[in-house]
Amino acid sequence: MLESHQYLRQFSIKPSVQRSAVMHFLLNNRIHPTIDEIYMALSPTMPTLSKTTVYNTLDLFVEKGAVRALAIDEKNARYDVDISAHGHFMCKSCGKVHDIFDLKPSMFQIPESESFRIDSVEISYLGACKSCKGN
Amino acid sequence: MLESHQYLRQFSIKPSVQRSAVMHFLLNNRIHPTIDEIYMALSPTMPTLSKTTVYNTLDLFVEKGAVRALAIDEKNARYDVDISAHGHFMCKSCGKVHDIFDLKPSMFQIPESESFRIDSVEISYLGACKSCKGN
DNA sequence: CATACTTTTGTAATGATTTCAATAAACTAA
DNA sequence: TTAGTTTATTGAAATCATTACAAAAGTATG
Repeated sequence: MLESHQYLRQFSIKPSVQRSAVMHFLLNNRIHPTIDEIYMALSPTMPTLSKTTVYNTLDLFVEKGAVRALAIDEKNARYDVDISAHGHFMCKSCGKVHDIFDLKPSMFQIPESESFRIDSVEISYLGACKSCKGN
Repeated sequence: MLESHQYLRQFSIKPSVQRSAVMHFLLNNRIHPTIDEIYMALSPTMPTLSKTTVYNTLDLFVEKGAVRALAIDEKNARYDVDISAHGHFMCKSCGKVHDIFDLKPSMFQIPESESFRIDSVEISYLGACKSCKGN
């Protein structure tokens, strides 16, 4: 919890109780959680926590660059505290999202374009994970 | 319209009036439209068309491999008739989605993985387009 | 302490997508 | 062609993630 506090400051985010709790969860659960998963995980120990706060908090984290929002899952937004260059895999069967780290750094280069100013890249893979392959 | 008819058959999709109309729109409007854009474009000339049919139709097209569903836009699903290997750019300001064709073919290779069976890749870029750069 | 400012909360609204049952259309076999 | 069967379309209602908003609580400042 202390670390989350410090961590937030690095991104010039004022560390409220709620924000620290959310960041603590993100740092210790690298599962690319949805808003609902974060809310469900925290609400038992923070009964007054509002889901709107979780939305606000994640929006702020993304705005400040502390967290990356992933579009890989069309159903829900997912969030990743790991802001280093890496890809993601989502199992179409169970919906779990995993990191794909062994990609060439060149894949994350921003292509030259006269038509666009490109700010970020997202590399996503879809398929079936080990436990769902049978399906 | 005739071509759409033929085109659907190539993917073993029975070409109903509605399906041909949707495919015709997709083939002639390479704008990665949302369900609503497709519905709005067709309903003037097909007043009885139901939005549910547009949903059903696109689901079928995707299932049969005639069309690709894009996750780049968190707000709405978007559809692309071009199933060749290419990336996409979305302007965060106006929301328009554009093709990015000049990417190395190697970027679309499926990475080796013992943990997953990877079926598809999606490469997405976010930023601002020419007309929105000012913002 | 008093005031201003920021954050959190809960409720209500929005909007995309899904569900589902009824209708219509297409297909099959006699 | 017709009756029976399957498939596709339709529209209304339900679901569910996200957003809007205003009130309440908390924090900082003088």
